[in-house]
Amino acid sequence: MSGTRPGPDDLAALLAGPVERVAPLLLGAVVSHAGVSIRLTEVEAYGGADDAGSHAHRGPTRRNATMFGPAGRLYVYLSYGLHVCANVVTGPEGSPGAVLLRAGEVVAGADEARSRRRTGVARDLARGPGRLGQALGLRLDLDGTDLLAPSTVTLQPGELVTSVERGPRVGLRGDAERPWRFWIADEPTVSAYRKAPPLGC
DNA sequence: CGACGGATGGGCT
DNA sequence: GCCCATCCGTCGG
Repeated sequence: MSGTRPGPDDLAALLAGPVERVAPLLLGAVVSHAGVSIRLTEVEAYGGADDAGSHAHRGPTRRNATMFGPAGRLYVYLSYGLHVCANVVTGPEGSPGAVLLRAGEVVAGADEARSRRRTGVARDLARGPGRLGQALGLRLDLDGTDLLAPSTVTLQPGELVTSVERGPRVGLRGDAERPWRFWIADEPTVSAYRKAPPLGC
């Protein structure tokens, strides 16, 4: 009982659980890199072999290796050849799980974030996983960064968020659909939900 | 505004 | 080759 403020040890304990329990607990947490800090307002949970929507669905590969590692690592991947997206790995080593950082509010370094983004609209600086990665200046070589040790990327737990809403994940269809998207209610920075395209048969 | 499609490159059937 | 855990500019109502 050394204090009321969450520290690194609490973060390790927080990330130890099953990914669908951890994900909503990361809402309100603050991610920082290269002069920009973002308070998370929207996240999604991704599991292992049983989750058809997860990169880890078909077992370990070079790209998704970080998802199979210990909790607290940053899993960074390239989306659509253009966008750098980031996840926080959860659960025990060997059982893949990660929380995709979908959107947030820039709480520090707004000028820096604006210089990296095309838009100047504050609300849109990190409204979407690709935008969030761009605002933070994330790069693929940051994949595997240990957030539980001193590093250029940091994650600090926020205060407990009371009004959490949940719904289906974005951009997936069919068997991949799960209500594993979580966001803070009434937050303008939550990314716009786009329905999955219909199957053309 | 909502809908639509092009950009763009790595991963994997 | 085809499929994306997306973004943004453009076009029509």
